[in-house]
Amino acid sequence: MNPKRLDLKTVPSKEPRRNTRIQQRNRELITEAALEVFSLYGFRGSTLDQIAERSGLSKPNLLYYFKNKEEIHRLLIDRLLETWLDPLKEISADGEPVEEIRKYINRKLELARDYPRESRLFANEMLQGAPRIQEELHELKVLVDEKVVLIRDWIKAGKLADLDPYHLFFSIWATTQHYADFDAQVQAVLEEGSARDKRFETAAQFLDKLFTGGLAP
Amino acid sequence: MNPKRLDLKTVPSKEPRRNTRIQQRNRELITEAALEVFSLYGFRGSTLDQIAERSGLSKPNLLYYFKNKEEIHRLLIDRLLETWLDPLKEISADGEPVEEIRKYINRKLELARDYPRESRLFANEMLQGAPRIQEELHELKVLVDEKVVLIRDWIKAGKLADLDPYHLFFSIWATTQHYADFDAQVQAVLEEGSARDKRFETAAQFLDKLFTGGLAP
DNA sequence: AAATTTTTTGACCACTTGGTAAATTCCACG
DNA sequence: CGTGGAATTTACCAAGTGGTCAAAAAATTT
Repeated sequence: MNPKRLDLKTVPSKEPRRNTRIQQRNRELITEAALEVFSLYGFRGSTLDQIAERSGLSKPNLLYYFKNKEEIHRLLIDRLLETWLDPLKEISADGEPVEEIRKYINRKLELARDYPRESRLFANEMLQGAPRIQEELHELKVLVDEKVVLIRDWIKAGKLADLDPYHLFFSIWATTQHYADFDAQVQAVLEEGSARDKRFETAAQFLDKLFTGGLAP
Repeated sequence: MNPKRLDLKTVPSKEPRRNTRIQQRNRELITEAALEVFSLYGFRGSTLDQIAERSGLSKPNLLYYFKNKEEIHRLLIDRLLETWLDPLKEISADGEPVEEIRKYINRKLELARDYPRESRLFANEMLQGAPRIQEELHELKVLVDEKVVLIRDWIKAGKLADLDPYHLFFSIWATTQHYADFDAQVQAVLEEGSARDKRFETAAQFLDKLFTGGLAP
């Protein structure tokens, strides 16, 4: 009843232009700042004011680009998981087993070196019991299950030591991400003014030895 | 000028009695609740109201027992570090090298199993860059340095594989604490209704194999 | 039981927090 | 140029925050 007259000229089409240069730049500024803050303090411990300050934008302006705090966090988490799952997908049934695992370890360690904030963001989420990413964890499980089958085959073929594949993944994740998540501790214990890159170099060599020893059939 | 008359009976001595039964019970209630909350949300993300509710005491009553939020946190951190350092101290120069390390790994894993909240409290602190525990980290470093010397001796004597001792510790900490800190992920990936104890059982066997393989000279 | 001390509460406060609304400024395009 | 939408700011709000204080209620001592 009494529908508003649909004026063909004014009502339709012209959605606000998305992805102007300004949009892109500011969304980038915001996510960059948010990553910094969220990765340190977790979702609850971070405030829009902190993100606003770090990004150089005002708080209301932040909320012009994102509906609310949670939406910013969501975007970061979603991005992160893509990056995180990639190396796992690349484990190939065609490669040499020990070599494939070693390559996986190396890729994961590179991620920890190059994206420590993403690693900490993930860690924060886990510590809180992963309330916001149950769905994504299921996706991870599916992928892991697939690779577990592959590894079991390798073990059966005598090409890998008989290690529980699930816990093998856990230990790889733990050791590599440790260098990002517990950087404060690693630095405090090593202390020598040794450069970050150098530390990761040594870590790579160590992990290689440790896992090669454990993996060889 | 005009000092209040010092009545010898009323003014002196009688400090308020500490450690009444009520004091003990309530301080325990508070630290218990605080551990629960802080281990989930970190210092910034936790609120006195949450702790008050979980402990069953009112917020002003909380602050009757502790000066402020930070003091509660401090107490938890201090307690935790004692427990955490203990197993490291027990690594003995008199034991069989590989066996000593294996025992250390087992003890650490037991801690992760029995005190997951403490582990997460520590992890939260690390993620934030360990602002409140620089001092304690130094204490840790001193202890680690001592054990590093011991391990280097063992390596020189051909009783251990030639692995960087610092990174050996890192990998042990990482793998064991992972089961407490990333429990949400471990559960999601394993999923089988497998009981917690069973998981730790499997983890213990896995870590034993992995490190034995890597450590043998 | 009275006096004293310990414990608990209720009312409050200043500041922070996530978020909104309207007004204003900026900017591309005809 | 001016005009319409995009971007930004200003002013604001309700709820949450860490923390205080004086008074009431319990316990304890005398």
